[in-house]
Amino acid sequence: MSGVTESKIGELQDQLSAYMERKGLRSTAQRRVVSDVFFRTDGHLSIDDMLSLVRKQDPKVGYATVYRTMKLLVECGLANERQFDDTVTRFEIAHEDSHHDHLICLECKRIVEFEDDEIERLQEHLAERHGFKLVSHKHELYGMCEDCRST
Amino acid sequence: MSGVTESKIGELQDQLSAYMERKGLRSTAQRRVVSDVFFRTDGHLSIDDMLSLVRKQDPKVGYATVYRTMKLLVECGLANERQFDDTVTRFEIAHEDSHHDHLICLECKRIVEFEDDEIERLQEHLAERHGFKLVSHKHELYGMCEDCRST
DNA sequence: CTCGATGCAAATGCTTTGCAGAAAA
DNA sequence: TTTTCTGCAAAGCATTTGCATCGAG
Repeated sequence: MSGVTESKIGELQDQLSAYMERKGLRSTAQRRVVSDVFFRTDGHLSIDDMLSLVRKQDPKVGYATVYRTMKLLVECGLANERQFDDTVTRFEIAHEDSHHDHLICLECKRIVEFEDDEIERLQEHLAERHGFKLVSHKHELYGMCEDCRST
Repeated sequence: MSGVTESKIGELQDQLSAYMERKGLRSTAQRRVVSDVFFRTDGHLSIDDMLSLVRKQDPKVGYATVYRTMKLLVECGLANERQFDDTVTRFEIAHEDSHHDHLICLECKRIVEFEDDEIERLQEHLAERHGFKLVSHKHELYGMCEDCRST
């Protein structure tokens, strides 16, 4: 369910607590469930994905709370918001160190993360050549994965 | 207003006519205005941008018609739909030959188009290495342009 | 005359917000 | 007790759709 270790989860929860304390925000049962589900689940979750996982632990949690909690996680830098070709926003754990891009199967919607230093270097140069100071980027490759092509 | 020559516009209009004929679609005043405005205007237009330009020529044209006509232009391959970081969909003329990506200034929203064969080649390899057959991609660089940094 | 196209308004889908009651601090 | 949170339902937005009417062929 998660490629994140137990100690990494503790670390993320500590970062969140520290942020909430700094901002005078309260620790509630709902925020604990939402952030726990998010930290423990791999992949690129939509609000609906999150909500159904959260409701397994507490069936009364509402949409708005999930939206508000995810927004909080984005603000404190623990989650990244992504818009792929569909209409919904998806969230992934933010890895402070290395950033990655995505390879998406148009058929089965599988998402593979990648990182390519050479491409990063080239886009940095390219921006520079146009007089831009690069702040961020979005690089998404859409195609058909092996499994989907062979069936 | 446009970097597209008069003969190029004629060519685009012919392609559209051919497509409509093939599909048994009708040539209407509204479709002529919308496509004409689109072909003659450079840049990355939202539906609202289009609508206000179109209404200068015919004030009674409705939102839905612009949406429907732009959808038609996308279907026949003459327009490309783009989602940058804002909430609205933008359209640009599709250049059948070479495809390009975008460099966007976060401050002034200026959009510069670029093309980089080396990056294209690398992403092709990358997809292959993951067992994907590449269909399309999206590559957007966000930063600060020269003018915005110097003021 | 016949369908496809239009314009309006209503419907949609995702996301945000206002508010009264619930629960942290 | 005070102030923030929650859940609900309502509001917002961009986009799509249903439908009566219009107009191209």
